[in-house]
Amino acid sequence: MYEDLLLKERWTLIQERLNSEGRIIAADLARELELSEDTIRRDLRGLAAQGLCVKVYGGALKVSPASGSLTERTASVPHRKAALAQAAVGLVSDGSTIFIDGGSTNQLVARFLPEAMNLRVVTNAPAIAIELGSRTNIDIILLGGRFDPHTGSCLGSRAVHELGLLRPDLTFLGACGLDAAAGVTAFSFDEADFKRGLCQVSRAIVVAATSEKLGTAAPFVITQASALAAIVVEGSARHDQIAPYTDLGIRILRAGKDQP
Amino acid sequence: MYEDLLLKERWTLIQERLNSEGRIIAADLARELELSEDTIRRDLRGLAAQGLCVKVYGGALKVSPASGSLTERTASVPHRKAALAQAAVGLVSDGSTIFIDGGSTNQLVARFLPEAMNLRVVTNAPAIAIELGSRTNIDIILLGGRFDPHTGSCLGSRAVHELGLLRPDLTFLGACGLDAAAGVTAFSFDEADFKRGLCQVSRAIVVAATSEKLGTAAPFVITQASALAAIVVEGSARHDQIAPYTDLGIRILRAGKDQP
DNA sequence: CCGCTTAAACGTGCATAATCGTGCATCATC
DNA sequence: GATGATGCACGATTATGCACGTTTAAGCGG
Repeated sequence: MYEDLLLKERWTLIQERLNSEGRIIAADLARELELSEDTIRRDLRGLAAQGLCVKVYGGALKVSPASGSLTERTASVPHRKAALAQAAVGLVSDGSTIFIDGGSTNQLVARFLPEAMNLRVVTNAPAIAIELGSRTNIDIILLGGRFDPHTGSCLGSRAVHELGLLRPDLTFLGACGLDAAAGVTAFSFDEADFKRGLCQVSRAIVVAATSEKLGTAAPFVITQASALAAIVVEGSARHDQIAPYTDLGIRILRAGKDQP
Repeated sequence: MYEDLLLKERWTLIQERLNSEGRIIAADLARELELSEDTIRRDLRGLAAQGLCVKVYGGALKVSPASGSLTERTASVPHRKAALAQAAVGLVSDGSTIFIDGGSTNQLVARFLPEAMNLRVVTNAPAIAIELGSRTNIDIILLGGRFDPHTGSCLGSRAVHELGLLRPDLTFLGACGLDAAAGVTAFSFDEADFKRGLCQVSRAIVVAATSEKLGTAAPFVITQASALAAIVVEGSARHDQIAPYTDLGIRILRAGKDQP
């Protein structure tokens, strides 16, 4: 079935298997590909030399998220927003359709989406589409329209109109301000307009908010806070900052901790 | 069955096979086409030099969107493509509406658009929208739809449909192959389909082609060459490479020189 | 807990065959 | 006669498998 693979093809096969199963047993793979163990071990050593896997006795393991790829990806990025994003992606389930709104935090959400999941991602932010371009198991749908350089996303009437054709299971909403009384708010009219339409078609809405945004309000209202299914906050958020939302029955995820 | 293929035809065949099977084994193809392995390997090397495939020990593989699509291709021959782009932007006039198709060369066209001009730019490539985000006097309209990581642009039926609402004064068309007889061609069906629709609504079409692309044809036809208003070629292009197009009445712009 | 045994996994060196790159000759085409 | 495609010859590089001795992990009896 797998015979006569070119060297590099074998390498990608190994990487795929590492991503899906988390580990490789040299002897098993050698039997499966009808090659000598030596060859497989040479492959694993080569991949390990490039940091694409970790060589262990008997085979190889996927680079552990803690030490390897994730820290590398996180390195150049504001640590706090990355922590939010990593907590937020825990809400995504395999096979679902999610909408990722524009914004720097949400771009990190896209980056930290689990490699192994099959997803359909809809977004109005070109940067997010490009970010996800390398993921083979993610279908990317980009909403068009007038591009707003300030927010880095498409906001025009066309984008709003296209929303009507969607029904995402989960929406990561970008918010400029978040307050239990004032609701979710944005800086510009067009921005709020688009996000309002987005909220109407979404099955579940999540906002990831850094502590500065909690309790603040921008000029234009998107929706009331009670429409949110969950809010992702920083691990350091004070109790009085999040209490108003728990009172509304909104689930709170603290970054840097497992879910309650 | 396949004997007596011309060089360019063989390249097309290889590209088709790369698209459908994902890989080429040099020895197998040599036997099938009754050619020496040397010739096949020369072909693969040539295609790889253009970033159209990845040469590996024993054959070649399709470019993976992950590494190839835009980052690497833009970096591969920057000066040559940049020269093309700088010549191409000379065709743009102030106040007009232009369409910039996806592709590494066209991204450079966007970059070199004159700062002073007021323009409305329509594109299906997210990277181009972002590239132009910092220009305050350019209106950017992004076509949405399914995002194809391989070309770095939106190709789905939605994008084609949105084309109907446009009528750009000038279109920079991205081409995978350009031949006076075969016309403008693309690698994939969807790509060609979108570009075909684009050509129908455009008032004037321009293609910027590096010398390797001149005289080559990819599997899927977009339009005949006579539909082009102008072709931008490298300053080093030979006369016999461009003569067929001047015969068709197409304006030729040589990069690195002012217009004739 | 400790040392011993054993089989599996490992690294290294080497042989072999496939593949590669280069230089050169040939042939067709213009 | 110049250009470019093709095939061939040569040495260089690479992938693979096998043999060897070494290291590791795990079980076992004390």
